[in-house]
Amino acid sequence: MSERPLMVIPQPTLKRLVVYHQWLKQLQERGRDVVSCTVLARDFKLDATQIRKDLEIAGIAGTPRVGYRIDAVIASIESLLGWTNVNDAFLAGVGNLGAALLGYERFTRQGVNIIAAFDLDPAKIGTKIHGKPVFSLTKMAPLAQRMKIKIGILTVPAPAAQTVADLMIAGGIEAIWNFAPTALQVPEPIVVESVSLASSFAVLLNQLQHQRHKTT
Amino acid sequence: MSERPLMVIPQPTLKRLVVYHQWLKQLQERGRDVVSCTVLARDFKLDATQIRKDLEIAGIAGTPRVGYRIDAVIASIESLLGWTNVNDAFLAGVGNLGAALLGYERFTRQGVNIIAAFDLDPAKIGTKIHGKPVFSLTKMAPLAQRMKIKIGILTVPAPAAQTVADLMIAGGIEAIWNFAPTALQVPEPIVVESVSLASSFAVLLNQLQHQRHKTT
DNA sequence: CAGTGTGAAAGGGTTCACAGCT
DNA sequence: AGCTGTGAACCCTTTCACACTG
Repeated sequence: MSERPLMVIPQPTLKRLVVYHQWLKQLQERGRDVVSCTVLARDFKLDATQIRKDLEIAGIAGTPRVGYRIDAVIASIESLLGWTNVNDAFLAGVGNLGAALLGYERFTRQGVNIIAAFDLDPAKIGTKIHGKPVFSLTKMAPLAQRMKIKIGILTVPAPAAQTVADLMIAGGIEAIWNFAPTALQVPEPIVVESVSLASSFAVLLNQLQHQRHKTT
Repeated sequence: MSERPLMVIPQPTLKRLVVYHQWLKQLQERGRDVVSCTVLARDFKLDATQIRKDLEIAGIAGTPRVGYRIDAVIASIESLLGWTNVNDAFLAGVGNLGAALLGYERFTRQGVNIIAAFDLDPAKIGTKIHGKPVFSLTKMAPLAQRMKIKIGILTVPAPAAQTVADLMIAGGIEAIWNFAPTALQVPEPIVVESVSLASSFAVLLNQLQHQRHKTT
């Protein structure tokens, strides 16, 4: 089952679909059940055509003069993104950010289920954080192997990141969600997606500077 | 002073420059003082020419056969991004993520200085988290105005995001770094940069699925 | 009309090819 | 050789233009 053509979804489209999804959920809670691209375009400050093409790529059809059925769009996006079946994950590095991610309930509705966390700090090992058990990092690889965990979330300090990534790979993990501000060297089939908060902030600063020069 | 031409930097380039910066810092600590694009290209799995063009945009020149001086590149990137003069910011929403950001020391070296945090929870108001004082949300707008704070970090739950964003704008804040999974409606000159963890994770999942189909 | 649907044009970013330097 | 520098080609994404539909 679930035999999608697995066509390549452009990354920008993929990211926007997630954002549409969040917003449509909210509109739905407010009792709406259809939207038009025109409205979405205003909300997101995007081009209406772009949204139409995004939805088209997701295999969603609308009806002219009316718009798109919100529940249908939500369902399509969820199935496209694979949120219908949840993926178990391990998290390494229970610092500020790691702990925050452990407590982020919303993830479960977005395809991630963090099963356990790992750290070196003896004060943390054996405790539970936001209901998730914390084990010693030395146990991560064997446990990942035994439990067939394929996704690792890396929230350790930069200097430790490569070492811990190697541990993950040794444990059979295939995809690493990397929050450490460093470049990871990983072998061929391993997938790495890095989140760079600093990059995002740099964009903000840059836009602010431009805005100021514009109005000066 | 600091009279840059303020040429438009492509956003992808901007983001990559931040990532180069992090990595070059690490190389520097390991005692290296030059790099070539060829090496960086391998580390980041990017095209060498792309890195050369990025550095060119940042106004950095290298020497043939040798490469680029790491300290010069770091300095150029920092000045380009405006990390030389630190920007004060307010943070609203001291939940898991908000608290984590308050404790992220590295920010100070990347142009952000979170001065204070704001929340509604009486248990948090009046305390300090990672050395940063937490005040009542009601005090945010007047304080922002008085202290001429221009950057707001929004880490409140989605349903509260619009209201708190409006408060920020009322307080004279010009740029909002938004971590809430929602679309913000803001008036013209206000800059919003949203971080969507869910989007990032969706990209990871998608790549993982492709990788699996490839090797099957 | 107020929306969807879609082919074609435009725009931007990435990659290629090759010249130049040491 | 091994690197930088750069114009041109390429490709992907966004935007435009317009036909279509209830």
